[in-house]
Amino acid sequence: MSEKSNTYTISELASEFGVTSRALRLYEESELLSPKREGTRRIYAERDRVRLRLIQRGKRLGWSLAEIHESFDLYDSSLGEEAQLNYLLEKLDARRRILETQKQDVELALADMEHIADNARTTLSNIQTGK
Amino acid sequence: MSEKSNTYTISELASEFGVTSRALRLYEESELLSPKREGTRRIYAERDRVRLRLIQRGKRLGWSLAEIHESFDLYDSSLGEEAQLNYLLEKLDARRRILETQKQDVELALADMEHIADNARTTLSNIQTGK
DNA sequence: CTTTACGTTTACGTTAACGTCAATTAAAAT
DNA sequence: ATTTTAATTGACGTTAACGTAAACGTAAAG
Repeated sequence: MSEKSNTYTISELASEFGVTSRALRLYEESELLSPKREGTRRIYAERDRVRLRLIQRGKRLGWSLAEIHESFDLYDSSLGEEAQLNYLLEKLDARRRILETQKQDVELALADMEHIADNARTTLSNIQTGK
Repeated sequence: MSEKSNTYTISELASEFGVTSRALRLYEESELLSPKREGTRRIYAERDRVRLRLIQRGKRLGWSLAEIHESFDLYDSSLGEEAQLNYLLEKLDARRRILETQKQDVELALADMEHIADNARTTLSNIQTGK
């Protein structure tokens, strides 16, 4: 059995992930994290670290905290009844389509950057050769 | 020579792109668009449509208007002196790295979605078969 | 000539995602 | 016992990206 019961204080987790404590409290208020309490102190576990990674990935993708929350709902969805499953599949497909678009957008942006860079490198090489 | 001198009013452009006039004025104030004026009225040209497409792509990538503005600077950068060119290449590479990360993030998110979907479809098929 | 339809500027309102105190409290170190 | 050190809960401030409404101009249509 895996028994990794590592715990973290708020400032430990904050500095590890390069965020502020304020942000972690906000994420908790937004129901993205749910640390245990030791008295009044927050105790974060591995689960919270995993979620925090996902939060940061979501942010890099431009998602709002609400959208990240929705994605957690997808992860957490209990595979229950048939209707629920079909609903889940619809939601997943909607996300997938958005991600596919975003993938194309990234490719296009990358192509643009590389095109401009090529251009610049050519000009640069001309300058240096002709000097 | 290509002589497409199509022009558009603010509401035409707004409805075509599914944004409000307010947004277009904000984009202008943010120096992302620069329509001509016919008296006091804004007259948008093809160039503005192209920019608007880029703005929307940038937004889908989660960029702020300021970041979109910076990307326009990259597009517009006049390939001048050697120092300028090297600076441009650095900027381009920085953007490229961010985009590569984002590309990976998209792939990871897609993989997650598909994993959950597979799971759901299997469960669903079991329910339907066992019924 | 006067509605009607669009457009303009000015300006205040709103939401999200934190930043930044301030006042407390509890545990740890001296 | 007292000083640090780390946390906690308010609560107000801030920036971005618009929304929304007010007050006004102008040109075409009836």
